[in-house]
Amino acid sequence: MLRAENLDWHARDMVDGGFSPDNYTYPCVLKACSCSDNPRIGFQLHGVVFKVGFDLNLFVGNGLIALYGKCGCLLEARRVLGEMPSRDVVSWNSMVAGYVQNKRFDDALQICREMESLRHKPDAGTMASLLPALTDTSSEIISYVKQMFVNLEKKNLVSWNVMITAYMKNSMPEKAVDLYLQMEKCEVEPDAITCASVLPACGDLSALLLGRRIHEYVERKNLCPNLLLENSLIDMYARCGCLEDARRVFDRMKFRDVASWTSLISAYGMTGKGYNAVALFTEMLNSGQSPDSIAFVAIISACSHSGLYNEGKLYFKQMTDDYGITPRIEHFSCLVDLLGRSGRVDEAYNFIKQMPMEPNERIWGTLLSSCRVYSNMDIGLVAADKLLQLDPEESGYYVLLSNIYAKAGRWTEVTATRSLMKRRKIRKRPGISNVELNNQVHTFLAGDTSHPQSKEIYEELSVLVGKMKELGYVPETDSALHDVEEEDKECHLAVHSEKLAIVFAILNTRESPIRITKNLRVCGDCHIAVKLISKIVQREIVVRDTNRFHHFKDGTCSCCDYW
DNA sequence: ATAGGGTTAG
Repeated sequence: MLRAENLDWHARDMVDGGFSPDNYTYPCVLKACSCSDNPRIGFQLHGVVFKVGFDLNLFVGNGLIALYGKCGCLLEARRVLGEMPSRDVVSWNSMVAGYVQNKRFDDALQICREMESLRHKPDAGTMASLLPALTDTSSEIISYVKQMFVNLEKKNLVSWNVMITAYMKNSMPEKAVDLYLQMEKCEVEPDAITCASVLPACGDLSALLLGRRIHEYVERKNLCPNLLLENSLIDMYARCGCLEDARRVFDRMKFRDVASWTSLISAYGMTGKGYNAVALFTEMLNSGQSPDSIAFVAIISACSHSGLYNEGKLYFKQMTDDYGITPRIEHFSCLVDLLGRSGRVDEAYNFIKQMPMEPNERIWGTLLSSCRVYSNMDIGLVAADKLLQLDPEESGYYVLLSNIYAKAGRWTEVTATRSLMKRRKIRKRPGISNVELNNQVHTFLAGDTSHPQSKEIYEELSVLVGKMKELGYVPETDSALHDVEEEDKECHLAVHSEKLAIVFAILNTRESPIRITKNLRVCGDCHIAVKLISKIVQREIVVRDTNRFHHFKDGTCSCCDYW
């Protein structure tokens, strides 16, 4: 490629050789300037092309817009766009890209609307330029981009990829997967970028079958070696609870980066294999790969999930002292979790008080759940108080608080919490569990009766509950919000979404393990119940909740009841 | 000819 540093050189060459730059040369040269860290030559070129009138050329003008956009001179870019005698879609896209690169997302969208009003149709390039503006954005903007996609005259690979990524960047993995399947139907051939974009969605949904199918496709099309794609594969397997598969991809990689290691470390961490995570972290250091801030989050949280108190604290110290990484709120959150989860609730609270930044919801939430586990009402009340201020709409905190009161036998306060919730019109967030069957993700809500097989599922569940009781199962009412009579409570617990999803899988599949993903943490009752179910039906059951994996087998769980 | 698409934590 032409480089700006060599421009003088090239220019002299051309003159000496009797060539003079024309409007085919300038776009290339402008591109070289905008990619270099010395765009001034580009600005000078603007003067040159202006003198000879080349600035009226479409391609030259487009080059100038991109150049000014990349340098943050948006007014100038805008001026060039406005003064061009004719514009094409690239002119508009370059302007959109300019605003996006400078984080002026509203202006970028404004340009899109403007081009549409002038009957210039957005294309895949417009969507691609917008993409960085689409991380955690509003549903209005997502539907705007979706409309753009739908209206495309010709959908090319890039447009599909961008739309999939846009869904992913807005926590809409179902939509991302949906679109991928549609893409297959339209016989558009996915490339490495498609796969790397949709695999995290498979991981999110525990859509292992689809993930595997994409992996096979990747092999068939020889899309690897490709670092980002392989990292996506590791992550997909890790989040589907398939450690061996994740490991296999990792082991076969030619080149690894910190993301490859981090994915695998957290995979071990989430399964409760803290010592493996520690060993892997050491191996990473020995291989010459330095950890980054995210890698430390992964290893400290791995320690926390396995109760490796000393190791976790050591990593926190190592991070700051040896690697000069300033701990972010995520690291503090991991450490609070490490302390609280291992029963050091006071230490966790003191640690929070010494934090250099304002503790957020996550921090107090972590503390509150450890208060519940270790029945620490004093600190629990402090945490709950903060949380009800920070997010009075989140039902989970009321439930935790109520549980803490209930454990202490403070029934008046239980009732008070319940009526506070009612007064504020806060409904419990429904638990949702996903299970994959025949390339389709089936979703169950707590108490769901909408599934076509619903009747069968409930019948089978009550048979199972009967067998569980023979094995000594007593529904643990502590896990439910105490707002119903004892008998009802048992009934409510029986229909937590994971139970429905598991029974559905028992009825419809034979192969182990059964894999479930849920949107909340597994409650104590379900944990006991699933252990028993795994014994009764002799099936391995893997449940991924918001925090970690539970591998149930023959009546026990991989977390050793530490969670 | 000019713009523009991907991975890692909690």
